[in-house]
Amino acid sequence: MNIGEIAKRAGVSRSTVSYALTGKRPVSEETKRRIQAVIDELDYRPNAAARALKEGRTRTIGLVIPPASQRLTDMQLGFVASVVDAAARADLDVLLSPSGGEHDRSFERVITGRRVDGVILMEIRLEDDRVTRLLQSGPPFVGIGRTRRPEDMSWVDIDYETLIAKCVHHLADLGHRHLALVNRNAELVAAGYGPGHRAQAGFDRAIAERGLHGVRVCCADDAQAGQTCLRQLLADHPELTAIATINEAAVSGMYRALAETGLTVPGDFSIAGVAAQHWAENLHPPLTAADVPAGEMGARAVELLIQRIADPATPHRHLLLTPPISLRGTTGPARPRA
Amino acid sequence: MNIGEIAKRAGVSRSTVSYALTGKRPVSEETKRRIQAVIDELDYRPNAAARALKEGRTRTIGLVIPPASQRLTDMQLGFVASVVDAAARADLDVLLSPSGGEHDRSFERVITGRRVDGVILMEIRLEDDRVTRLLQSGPPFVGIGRTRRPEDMSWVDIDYETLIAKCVHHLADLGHRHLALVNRNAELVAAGYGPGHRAQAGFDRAIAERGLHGVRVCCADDAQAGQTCLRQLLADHPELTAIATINEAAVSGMYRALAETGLTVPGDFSIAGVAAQHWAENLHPPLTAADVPAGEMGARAVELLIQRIADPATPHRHLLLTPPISLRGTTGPARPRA
DNA sequence: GGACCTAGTCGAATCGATTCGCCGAACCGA
DNA sequence: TCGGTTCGGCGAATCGATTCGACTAGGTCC
Repeated sequence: MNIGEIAKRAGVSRSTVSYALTGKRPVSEETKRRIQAVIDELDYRPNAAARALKEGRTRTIGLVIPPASQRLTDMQLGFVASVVDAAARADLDVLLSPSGGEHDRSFERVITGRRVDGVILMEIRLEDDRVTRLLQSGPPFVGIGRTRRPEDMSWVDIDYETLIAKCVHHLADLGHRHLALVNRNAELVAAGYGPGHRAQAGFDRAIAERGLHGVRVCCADDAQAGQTCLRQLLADHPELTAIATINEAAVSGMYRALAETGLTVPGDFSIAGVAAQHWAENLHPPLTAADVPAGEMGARAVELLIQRIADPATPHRHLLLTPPISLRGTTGPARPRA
Repeated sequence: MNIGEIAKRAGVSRSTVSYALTGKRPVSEETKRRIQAVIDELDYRPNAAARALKEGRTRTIGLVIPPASQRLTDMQLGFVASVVDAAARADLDVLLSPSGGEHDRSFERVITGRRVDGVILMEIRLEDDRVTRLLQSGPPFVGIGRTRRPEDMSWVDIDYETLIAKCVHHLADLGHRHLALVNRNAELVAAGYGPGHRAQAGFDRAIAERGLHGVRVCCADDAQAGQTCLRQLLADHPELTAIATINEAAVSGMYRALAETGLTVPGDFSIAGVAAQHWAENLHPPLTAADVPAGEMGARAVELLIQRIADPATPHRHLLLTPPISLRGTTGPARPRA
């Protein structure tokens, strides 16, 4: 069922059918009705490939996610969901590509051969090959996260540095003097994962400003790891009374480690962090945290990308979010540990 | 940079370039080298739309997920991850489409206009419009889950009915006489969500076979809801000593409700269910459950789909999985409640 | 009444690949 | 030497849409 068939049955030319469908030139009401009738009868839909070929755009965006082998955090899942949602709202399709690991072919396929009009990149490193690749020859793109040289690209990001510093200040205000930062998994941080490094910087800065003592550790992104990690930490540093963290997936495990050590939250021990709102609220007790508005970020990323696609020459735009810290149930006045 | 440009610079015809690339006709080594040199220099990649138009296939599959507004369960996330992974391995791209709610346009766009070679459908209802739509006029598809009339389509599914029955038998063997089934959220079940209904059927059957007493409730898919739901259930039915469930997201909340009521698991109360292995293991205590092999299911679904695409006339294939129940920490001998 | 616009339509070119038919040269066996 | 193959390559048709130029009929303006 191609446009020619429709044209023949409606007794008009192919161009007239096209104009009737797109409205780019006037077509008489009578003709439109005849064409529409045939279309309805045959359940005709224009061929996407043919249209893409002629128009030079695909009405599709690529979403590059961390490798599928690695489980998505709740926050990342929030990004994906909101990107898909916002794209659907703008009548755009989303092509998913796991990148990293063995999936570079997939990434290459997606950004290559004009398969997509633009790309949204998640989990960006300070030095990121994919960004380099896209800048050098690729479709317009927007990052959720930014590299070390952030002027060269458009992005939406969370100000982890400031947020973690705020957490430290909040804990310091409550009298805590010995804090630990629980980061994401070591490989990620070692690979130059931006939030990991910026959180460290913010932690160090705030610790220094307030004259506190700080410890930094990495921890794999799951509850199990959170438990063993914090168990070790409590043993090694009996003076600790509070933790700042960006590792939402590990928090419930940390709760367990505290419970098994006989420490109550927030009575004996405080935790503050950065996490997806939904996640922070569903923990038990609910986590005092800067609520990452994952839903909004995905939507804004799509917005920026649509602008870039419409006019690639437009200057880059940056959105650095610093959501306020929601005080929930996990921070309280310091009480020295036995 | 189209194929004509390459041909000109290599001093050959466009068809020769094409044959050199695909190997569908012999091309001399010398010519191949010249062509490849030009391609490398210009970083040429064939235009996906043009190729799709001529070949009549897109090397892309559609993945229809539940609406983005609704959070994915860990199991669903496992399906998505493994489908994406398996597709990437087969050099297929994945087009994501949220369906249901207000996103029917997205679904329609994806299955229409030859945008994809095939579709994988998640979260299938007993009576499912999308299945009807695809059967009537749409690309080949495979379900993760099945409808009431499962012979008409290819699918991969979990045998919830048998598995929940097994859970009940296991609990009955331990001496439990009063059991509850905690189902997924009420809207989903009311809408005819297959696993929800089949779990009920299996529960009822096993309860009857063993002459037990059973209660069935629905519960929203999050920890918060699990907590309030079980709290209510314990109050209304003081005789209950065990639960069977397919609502993995609610389990951690159920633990909290039990703890606040002063019941220990598995000392005072037992829970058995069906859940993604990763999730069951990461709960605390780890859940005794039939481990849904989400990773395998996604991969098998892709396999089936690839076969269907290659030969749509091939008879439908069905994969009904009944993974064994892994005994972890949440079931023990019945002890009557005060 | 001629110049000029507008609505409505058609035909043909175009996007960038694949693929079919054909052709010349070389080679082989009888 | 002739018919038949194979190799290597070319040219043109094709996939299914969009879009530009051109044309007709009718209306407006001076």
